[in-house]
Amino acid sequence: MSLNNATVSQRIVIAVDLDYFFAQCEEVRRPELKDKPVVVCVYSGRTDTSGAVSTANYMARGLGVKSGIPIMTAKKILVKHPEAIFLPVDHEYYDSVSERVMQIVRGTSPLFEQVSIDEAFVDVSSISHSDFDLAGNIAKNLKKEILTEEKLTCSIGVGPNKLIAKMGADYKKPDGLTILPPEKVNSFLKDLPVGKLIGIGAKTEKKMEALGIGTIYDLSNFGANVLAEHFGKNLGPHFKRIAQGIDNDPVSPRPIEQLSRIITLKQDANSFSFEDQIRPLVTDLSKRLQALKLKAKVIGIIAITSELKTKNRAKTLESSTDSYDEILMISRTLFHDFFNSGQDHETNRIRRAGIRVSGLEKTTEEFRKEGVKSEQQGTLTNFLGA
DNA sequence: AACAAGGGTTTAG
DNA sequence: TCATCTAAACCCTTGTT
Repeated sequence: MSLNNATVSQRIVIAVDLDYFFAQCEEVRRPELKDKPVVVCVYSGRTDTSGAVSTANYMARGLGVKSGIPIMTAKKILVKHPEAIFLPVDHEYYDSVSERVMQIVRGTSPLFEQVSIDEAFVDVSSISHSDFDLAGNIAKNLKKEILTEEKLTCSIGVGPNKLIAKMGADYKKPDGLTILPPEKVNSFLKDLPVGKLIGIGAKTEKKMEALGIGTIYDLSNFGANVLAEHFGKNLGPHFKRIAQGIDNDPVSPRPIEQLSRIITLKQDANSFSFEDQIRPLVTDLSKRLQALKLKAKVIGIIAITSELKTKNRAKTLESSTDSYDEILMISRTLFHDFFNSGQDHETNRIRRAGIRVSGLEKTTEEFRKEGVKSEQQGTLTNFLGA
């Protein structure tokens, strides 16, 4: 057993973050794009320029084009750069590239967790013998392999946990490598603004500023109970821990918790007049559920109003489903109720509409056996209770 | 007190 | 002036056991 060891083995995690992923994928298949601003866009289809920027390459970023801004704004910024390239997102292509890259990353060690299409963690404690120099070499080799196999650069952070590894990966990009052994963590964190911590965004940063918290060091010294008052009993203490560089979250794959699809409507609506537009979403969700061998216990709708406020309605089912017909029926009812439940009809026009399924349960053989067991138990309980 | 259900907010990429 | 899409984690309220 590891109890023989005098000291508990030092954990080492690497975070891999593919640089400006969608735009870099486009550069890979069209190398002539490399010396031009490249802007990958999600077109909503309302007008020929409506939509938002998904990702831009570093040349476009240098000129002020950031993720999330309206496409029209990006066009204005780049008006003096007629060589700039605007492309629609091509998810199928990025998925296929991502799949191959993730296969390479997984090759480092099976202690692997993919966080998104372009990010993953690997726990290299064992294969590096808890040696940060060795872990740094593993990271270098991984960067080299991703570059030679797929012509892609990435940024990597090496740290004692996922939080520090991720912050290391963010620290220098693109094509960065930041190694943060435990003895360097405090000086690395100390003077950074709290907003640099993973999980602290604009809103939280503002609230913290009002409390006199500016740097991560300020936060690490702040009273946990006061933080709990302002941010909640879990989140408050969590913020204090991450400010101290503490993160015990293991590198381990997460089960899928929810699936959703949302679209921008052709025009704003104040009644359920857009069933034609949501049917394809339901088709997609039911197919994905079936492909994943999952069924959903909860069906929900998402409505984003003309004022861009998000509204949700959901129904928990008696028994879980992956059926197109059932998901469509429930969605129809939820949308009808949404529009008919006495809102001030004028403010309740919606711009975007979507479907979400959650409460996902496996439908594999062994799980079905478990399910039957607990169902029988439930029946017995009901019988005894009655 | 513990838990489920439903809805909102924030974050991240 | 224009404002995408997907997913997770957490918060709060209400109602039940």
